[in-house]
Amino acid sequence: MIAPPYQEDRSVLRDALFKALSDGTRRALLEYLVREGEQSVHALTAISGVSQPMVSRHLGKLKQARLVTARRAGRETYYTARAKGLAPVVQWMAVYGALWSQRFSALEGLGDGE
Amino acid sequence: MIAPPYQEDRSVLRDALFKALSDGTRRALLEYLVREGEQSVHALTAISGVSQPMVSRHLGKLKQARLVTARRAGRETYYTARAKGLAPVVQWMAVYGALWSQRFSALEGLGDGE
DNA sequence: GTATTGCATAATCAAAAGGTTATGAATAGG
DNA sequence: CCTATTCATAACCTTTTGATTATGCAATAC
Repeated sequence: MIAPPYQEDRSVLRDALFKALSDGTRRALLEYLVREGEQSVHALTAISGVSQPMVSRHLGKLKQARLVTARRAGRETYYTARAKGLAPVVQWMAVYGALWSQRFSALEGLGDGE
Repeated sequence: MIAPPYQEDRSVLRDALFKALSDGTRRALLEYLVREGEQSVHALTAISGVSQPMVSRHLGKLKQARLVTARRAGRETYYTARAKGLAPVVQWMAVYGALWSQRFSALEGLGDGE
């Protein structure tokens, strides 16, 4: 049986996402990909300040969190920032950030299953 | 000389914020504070699944990230979710989430699916 | 007064995470 | 074919981090 998007899968992804974003080097890599578009590991290593294996590992975590995608071309691998990757975080923020300031009014109408 | 809000201070706070949010137990504590409002350490310990010292330490990190405030009342300490605490993360997302969506929106659209 | 409750901190530990160098597998180029 | 490039993985080390129990200090209760 093929798995539908279980609640648990969602929370696992969300956790991987928050963890992926918690490291400054990873955020820098992601920011660079956003600004400059698709980049090879070689190019990312040049601007990262850490070793190439470390860049590969960081990219692996970003990929696992679905924040980037990888494209193999010959001996090079090109990574691209993934447009919708931050959506789960945005969703979380919508509930625990934005609604938060207007807690009393907003929660009444939502019935978020306390 | 009193320090104005230096760039470095900003990035330090932002880093503390992302790190604070990277742990599931801390997020659960924060979520509970958002939903239920001000709570004592005792009450938070009861729902957290970890020991009281651990709750205190998690709350300390949330406080350092400016996501909660503490109010001492007698021998109890009441913690409250801080409304504007997530602002730096929202700002970051505005740049590296929205900008990024814009770059690719023509190709991918904005839905939350695959 | 003494006992108890609520919280923070210290001491300690195991596991996770970030870093490195070394290695190996493909691909490209001479 | 031989060499160089690109990348991922392995082995290893150090620091950080999440967790525990033990302790100490205030404030409340008796």
